[in-house]
Amino acid sequence: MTDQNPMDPMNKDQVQYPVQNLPIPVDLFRGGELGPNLYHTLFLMNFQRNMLLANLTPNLLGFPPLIPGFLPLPILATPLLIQNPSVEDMVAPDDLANVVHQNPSVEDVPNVKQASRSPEDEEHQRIKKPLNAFMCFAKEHRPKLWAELGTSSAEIIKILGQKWQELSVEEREKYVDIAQKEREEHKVKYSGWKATRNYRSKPRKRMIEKRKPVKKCRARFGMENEHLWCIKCLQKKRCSYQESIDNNADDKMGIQNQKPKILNILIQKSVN
DNA sequence: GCGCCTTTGAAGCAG
DNA sequence: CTGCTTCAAAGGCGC
Repeated sequence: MTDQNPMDPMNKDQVQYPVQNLPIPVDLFRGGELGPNLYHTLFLMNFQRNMLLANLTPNLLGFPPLIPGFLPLPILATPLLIQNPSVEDMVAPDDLANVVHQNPSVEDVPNVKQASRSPEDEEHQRIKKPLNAFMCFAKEHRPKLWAELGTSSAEIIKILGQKWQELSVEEREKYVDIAQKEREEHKVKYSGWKATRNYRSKPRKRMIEKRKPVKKCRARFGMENEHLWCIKCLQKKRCSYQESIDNNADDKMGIQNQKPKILNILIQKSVN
């Protein structure tokens, strides 16, 4: 690299760009028209990419190119450069992230932990679920909380859960909108994809342990013991045993004493 | 290397 | 229709 290299971040003629305080050679802003933010963003993305590239292969960043025919990416990607960039012309980090998100490359498609997958399913199984509103909120606030508290992720998400509950409807709306947009884009982008494609073949042990006892007579007594079902279950409505358990949460009698009322059964049988 | 922790909400399946 | 389960995110921890 030479001292005249306009791509040299150590060049004196440069400005401090607000986004991540990246030093941008001021030469690159001269002589062009006022470009839209997108070009600016592309410029930044490519500049950052080239900076990374330079760490690996410094010669590639040289200008004029050391390899004949090679042009540094920022020149190719920014046909329009602004003359005097103002704060209004800058792209906020959030917008930058959005632009990256809108243009995912193959590398951006994440992998899903999956023990076995058939080749035909692979493409679908790599696609992750879109984030819900709370996850969008957590993603935005987690880094700050992490920096402040430095506690475990489980603790941080607990705090975020509390903060989420404290948010007003208006405050939540922002994240609900983001999540909805993501869901819609996801649907369009990956039509036919289902969240169940990412499910493990075997249920998790923790979930099995957490599973609540069966709540309906059909499951509790079986099809062959229909005479033991409560009237609500016979009518395919909400199980009355469970309703009484829910209504008497402190009742220590337990499920064993929640017997069906034979009268109800007789009434039901006579109706049928 | 994998599962768990911990939260909320969406999605999908079973009953 | 209701209830239940899984998984999105994060990173440390235990097995």
